[in-house]
Amino acid sequence: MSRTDQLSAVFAALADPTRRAILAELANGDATVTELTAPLPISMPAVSRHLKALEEASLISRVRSGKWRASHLEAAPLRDAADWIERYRRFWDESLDRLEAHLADVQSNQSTAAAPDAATTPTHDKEN
Amino acid sequence: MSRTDQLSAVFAALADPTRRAILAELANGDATVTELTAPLPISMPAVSRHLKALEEASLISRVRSGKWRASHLEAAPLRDAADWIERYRRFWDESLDRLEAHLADVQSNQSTAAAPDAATTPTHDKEN
DNA sequence: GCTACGTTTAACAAGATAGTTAAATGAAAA
DNA sequence: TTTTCATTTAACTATCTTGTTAAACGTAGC
Repeated sequence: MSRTDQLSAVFAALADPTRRAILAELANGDATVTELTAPLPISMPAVSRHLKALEEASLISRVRSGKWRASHLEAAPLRDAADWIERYRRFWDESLDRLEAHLADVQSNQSTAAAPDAATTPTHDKEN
Repeated sequence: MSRTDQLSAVFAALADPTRRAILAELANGDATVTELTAPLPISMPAVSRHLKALEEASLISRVRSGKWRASHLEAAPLRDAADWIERYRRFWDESLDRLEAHLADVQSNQSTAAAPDAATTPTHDKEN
């Protein structure tokens, strides 16, 4: 299939943890390749190419200012990605409802169970 | 980098238009590989492998029922993807605010312009 | 046990991706 | 103009992805 569409490019860009880390860093303000490379375990050319990928997905823009070239977060394409995913919200909300209903049922049926609340609060880890 | 984490797997799965089409189809109900292949321009083995990718990202589950094996949408991982993207909402909302402010400014400055509303309503195409 | 049907796996090829080091580019500073 | 510094591109390698066709697998029905 096409695979050259905007949405595919954005999701593909987000599929790499290094690129997500770069976007997270840029959320704190513009930065140069050198600055972005510092905390990462890969070479500067590798980061430079990640930036190229992000730029081609329109997730960043870059502007040269003297010797430096700063990368700037461009979040607009994330809106399209969010919108696409949002159409499935009812499915995960639904599932959650069913899960909660089930757990509530289990809980009411075993009246003497200890600390049932632990199970009713699914963990939800965050990543950079 | 790792690239084997759950979030990366989900975004990578969503980066392919064929797989997004499959998820969209499954939103209408469970389906077999044969059914999913019918509208697609690729072979059944190719679709079968897309399903494998979706299953490994935990975006679908599959159950054999006699001769058939139905795929079922599992939307829960989409919640994590949505949550990740949501943290950037302020950036695109911000941009939108600036755009709207700019357009309002332009509009008020050219009092006799025709149909200015067309420009204040950015188009926002949806995809399958 | 055969046969048929739905599905997956194997084997292959083409192209994309992600990293490396070394060389080239572009702009500032001396 | 030569040097220096920030960054990108080139060349290469290894691995992953996505498609194909042909073969294998699993279950149902005769």
